[in-house]
Amino acid sequence: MRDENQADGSTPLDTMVCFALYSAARATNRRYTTILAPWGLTYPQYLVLVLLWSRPSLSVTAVAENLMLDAGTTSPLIRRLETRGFVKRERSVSDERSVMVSLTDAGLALREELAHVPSCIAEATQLDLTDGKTALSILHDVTRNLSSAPAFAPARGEHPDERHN
Amino acid sequence: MRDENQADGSTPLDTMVCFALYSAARATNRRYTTILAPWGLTYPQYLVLVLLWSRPSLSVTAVAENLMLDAGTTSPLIRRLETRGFVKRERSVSDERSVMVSLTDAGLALREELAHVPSCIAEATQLDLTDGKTALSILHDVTRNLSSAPAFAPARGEHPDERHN
DNA sequence: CGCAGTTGATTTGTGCACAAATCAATTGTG
DNA sequence: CACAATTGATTTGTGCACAAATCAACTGCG
Repeated sequence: MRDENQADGSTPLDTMVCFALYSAARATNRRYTTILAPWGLTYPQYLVLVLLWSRPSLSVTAVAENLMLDAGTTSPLIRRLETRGFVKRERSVSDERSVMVSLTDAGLALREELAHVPSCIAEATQLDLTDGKTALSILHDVTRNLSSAPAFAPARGEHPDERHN
Repeated sequence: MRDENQADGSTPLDTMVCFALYSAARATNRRYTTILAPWGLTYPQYLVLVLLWSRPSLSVTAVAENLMLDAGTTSPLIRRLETRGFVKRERSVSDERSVMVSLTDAGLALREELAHVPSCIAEATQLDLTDGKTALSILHDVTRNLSSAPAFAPARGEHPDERHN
């Protein structure tokens, strides 16, 4: 008979860091995709381009690793970029299993055309440099811990009730 | 001919807050869904349950608003929970357009069965209370700013190059 | 009252996201 | 060299996530 919060608009979700993370990520994704709409790009597609602007060519798995995505997600993602004419895919000559991904001229040209995007996002989020660095550090920690930890929590200790995630 | 970072493993993605956000959100989502697998639940489904544990009944749009999800996403999400027998849906008598969602006994019972989940996540993320509060505050700000801002940035100021999002 | 406009829910279409299955190319080991 | 095991990419199946279209129920206004 504790934590009932009927009348006001508050819910248990309001204090859960993971929900805040989930919401914020969807909000940024949405904003990016809106800004990128004139080019018919989505946020994940934009991230592939950002990556390729700094690398002459990468295999599909290398792209997946850098974006921390599953190979099964990356494969069709790159295919859609190829369909739009921004990247090209060609089998590696040294290893016929690998498919190397690289920018087309159109994909390279986007680097200039999309140069305004980061500042658009910065303006929309209103995140100052200090908070940005703090967030970056915490988020990197969280991602690293979640990626390295065992698949299932050993749960050695007990659960002292009321943790807010 | 600037920011080339070939040899080492670093990429422009490493300093982008939005990418860190995107990665961390996917990592938490993945972890939750792994922990919830024995019950056949996903993270979004778990969030609906958390919400309903604090409310006797909510309309589909009310659930969507609380989770900040599109109605078109929420509708099938609730349907799947209904299929699994954790919630029930019934047309409101006062307004035949509304569908009220409420917990079944099985859904209510999950409140006890899943009581360990928050501490599992806390252990996996290794996020201490201070960083948790900091993250919560920053993420709420980001979400609020992205939600309230105009659909397209007016871009009144210029973009002083090298912003890291 | 009657009807235009709104609201609530669902459906449709596209694009992630991930796990598991599949298959070809390559590597290691006897 | 042969062949089992591994690696790289794709496919398949399920479940979000969102915008747009659809449709029924309700509301307001003349």
